[in-house]
Amino acid sequence: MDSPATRDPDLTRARILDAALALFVEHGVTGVSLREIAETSGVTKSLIHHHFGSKEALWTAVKAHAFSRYAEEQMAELEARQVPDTSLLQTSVLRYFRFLQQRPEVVRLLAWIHLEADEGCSEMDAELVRLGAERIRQAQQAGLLRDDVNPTHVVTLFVHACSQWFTAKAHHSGWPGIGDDQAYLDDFLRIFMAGLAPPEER
Amino acid sequence: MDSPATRDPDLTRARILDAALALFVEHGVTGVSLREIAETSGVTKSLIHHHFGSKEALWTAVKAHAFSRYAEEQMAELEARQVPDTSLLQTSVLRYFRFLQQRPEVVRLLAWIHLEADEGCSEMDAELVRLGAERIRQAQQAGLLRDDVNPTHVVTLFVHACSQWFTAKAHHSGWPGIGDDQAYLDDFLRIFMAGLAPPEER
DNA sequence: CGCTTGACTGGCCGACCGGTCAATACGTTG
DNA sequence: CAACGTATTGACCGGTCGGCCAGTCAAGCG
Repeated sequence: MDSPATRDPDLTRARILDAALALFVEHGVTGVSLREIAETSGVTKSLIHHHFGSKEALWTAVKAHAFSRYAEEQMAELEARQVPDTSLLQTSVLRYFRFLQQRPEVVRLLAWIHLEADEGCSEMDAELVRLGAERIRQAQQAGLLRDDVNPTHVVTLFVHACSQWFTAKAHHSGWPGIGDDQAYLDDFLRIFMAGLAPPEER
Repeated sequence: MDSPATRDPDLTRARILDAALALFVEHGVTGVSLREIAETSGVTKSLIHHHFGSKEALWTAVKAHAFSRYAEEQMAELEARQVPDTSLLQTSVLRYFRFLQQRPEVVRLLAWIHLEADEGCSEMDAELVRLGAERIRQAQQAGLLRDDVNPTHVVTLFVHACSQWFTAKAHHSGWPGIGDDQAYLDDFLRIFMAGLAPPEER
């Protein structure tokens, strides 16, 4: 609301990015006008053009900014645990689920990006997926997980099961017999972990 | 392209609905103008207002129309098989996957609906989910599936795993090590079916 | 036939869109 | 202090938006 006492282009950029992220993620790029973003962030519409050039460029900047923060947090999460053990996968799923639970804007951002079919964004988390798949592969070689499935598909599946739960939450919350976040997570983990156990344990 | 020789309001409505579905699903409601829909369907913009009242009402009609067709096809699919057996779940997953594979507009329609958080739409497939969950429950009671998981969550999980694969396809097709539709489906089914097997078989 | 109903048209409206531009205010630097 | 670069402003542009309205036209019916 209150504008900064002195000129601060970095803060201005940040305020615009924050407001744009919130609005874009809520209503989609075409559903938001630069005037709304200007009003929300407390700056002039012209100033947005000055700092970002165009609406399209602003959207690109918003995606890059939010995605890089997302990638940083997830990368830190992955690198915190170096040695694969039996509980690593379960813990990773749990943490990713909790992460999405606390950051609904990330869930919606990803959903918009998917609908855009923005192929450039796939490069942004490719490294993340590569790292996750590598952990799965290590666990497979250690005999902790079945080795007849593609590690990348395992990562993909668990990302899908978590993100889609929150993306479609308003939709399937009315389904008969559906449980809350924790109950869904528990059932998913039961099925997922049992399905990934090595053959000799089945 | 060519307009009907005589006046045919039903055909006109259908042409508008078809064009609107294609455009809405591709660019989103706010990304499409009534003028584009009018031009694509070969009618006047005023005629759209005459038949549907407003852009919002047209979108509602498009959703209801497409969704009812989707529900019909899926309901027929479910009711075709009455007796639960060991291969029913696997077959259902496979057919649902193939269904989405051949109807990309359904995938995108669902994705838009999810982003809208239109809770009214959840009623449309609640019956579908209820029926699917009932089949799972029957299989559980017959000892064909583990019974310590919520049947509705099983349905939800397999719907998520299938639909999100196609929704995010453009995004994760660039991920290192990812396979094609069939390879992903195979791996998912391996994990899913093994994870749902009753305890004594593990 | 004349009359009613509703499908259908073209034109128009005010609001709003993204983008541009000249002018201004401020901070930094020489 | 003067000069310069840039953050910032508000007015303005052509174009498009969804919606509205008066009127035309075709079909059904007594």
